[in-house]
Amino acid sequence: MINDSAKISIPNIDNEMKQQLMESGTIKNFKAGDVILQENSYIKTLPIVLQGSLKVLREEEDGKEILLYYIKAGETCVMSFLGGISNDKSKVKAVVEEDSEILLIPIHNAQDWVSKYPSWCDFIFKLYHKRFEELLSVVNAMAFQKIDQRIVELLQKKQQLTGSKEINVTHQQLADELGTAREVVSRLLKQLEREKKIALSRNKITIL
Amino acid sequence: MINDSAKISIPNIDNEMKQQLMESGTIKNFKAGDVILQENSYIKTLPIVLQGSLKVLREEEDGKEILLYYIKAGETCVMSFLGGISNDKSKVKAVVEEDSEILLIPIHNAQDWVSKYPSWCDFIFKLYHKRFEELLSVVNAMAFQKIDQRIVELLQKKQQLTGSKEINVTHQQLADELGTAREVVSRLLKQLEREKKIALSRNKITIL
DNA sequence: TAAGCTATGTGATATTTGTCACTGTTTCGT
DNA sequence: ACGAAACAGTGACAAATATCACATAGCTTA
Repeated sequence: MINDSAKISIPNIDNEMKQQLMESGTIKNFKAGDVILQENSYIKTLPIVLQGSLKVLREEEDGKEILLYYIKAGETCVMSFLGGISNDKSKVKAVVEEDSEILLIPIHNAQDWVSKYPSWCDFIFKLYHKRFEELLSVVNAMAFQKIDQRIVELLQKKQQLTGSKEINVTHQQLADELGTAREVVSRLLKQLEREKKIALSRNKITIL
Repeated sequence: MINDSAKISIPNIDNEMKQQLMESGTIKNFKAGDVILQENSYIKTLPIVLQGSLKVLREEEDGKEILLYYIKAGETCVMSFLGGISNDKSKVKAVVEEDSEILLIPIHNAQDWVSKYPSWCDFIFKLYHKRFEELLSVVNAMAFQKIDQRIVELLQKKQQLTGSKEINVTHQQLADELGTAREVVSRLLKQLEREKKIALSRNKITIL
């Protein structure tokens, strides 16, 4: 049991809290592409990423989507938390970005712990701050940047997330995350290739 | 002093907390148009709106802006709170939307109270949720809606905020809040007038 | 009262992004 | 091995929004 709780590399979470997490939660493995939270579904668990990453998106009825932020190891989905405490359906969709190991905490536990464990409360608060700033960045990019800048920044974000200059992604996936058309992405990537900023191959983009 | 704390119509804030607010804070009156928080300035106080309203915007170096959300009576600016606890400069600008009476709380008090007063912690948390959802709405509108829909929704928001069908606003102000061009707003409003959805006069829009 | 400033409306054009249609290549499944 | 599906690239065109220039009307100030 001690071995297991060592898996939890969350800053500022004390051992007692980690114990609680392990005892209350269930560890599950997911593959890239798995949808672990569907929009408009009720939230039963709070996912804490042990390894890997998730992406959180907003989608419209007609299928259009927009990326909000990524969830890395040591983080959770505050939108799930939000949905849980207001007993509402999820307003976002969470998709596994890289193969992941996730600890699923029953949502009522996550809520109860806020008043019971200061380190948990602090953890949730800090994640709220982080996500809030990330949403501000999304608003900023959409309001003030052209689509070509947004593509470049999205590639940089993916590079940071995986730590690799080789990004496994399709043009369609990038288009989905940016809320634009696949052809727009293909054209802009081709231009970036001409400018020797990236190298393209099928299902893969290499940042130079 | 008891008369004063009665001014604070914040749900779920107990009397002891209200007492603290009144003792620690300073009440000030502001006029519509006053800027009470400039982007890139350090945050010293947390503004709680007693009467009136504020609008919070993001601005770009070249002067372009975008409206994030309104702050009504009984609410505060979580971005100020965020900036205060991370000892950072403000990432937003706050402008008085309607003549307002505001209670200014020293930021260090606001921070200390989170662990000291459960009702304050709850208040801040709930406002975070609210703002988070509002930012999601902004992202949604920008990603999935055309500018004409966004103008209509902005007018509806202003109507809700003031409780009046007569909205005192210029085309330029709407353009600033939406991050678009003044001519675009004038044209769309003119069309809405032709469709008998609004009535236009200088500095005023009446929703029919 | 008149000049100056602000707000609004309009025409024309430019830019950016989106859509449609299609082709070619690569990968996957039977 | 072959056909289907997915992915990528490209041309042409459409739609939405932005920009520029300018005129007119309303309001403020001297």
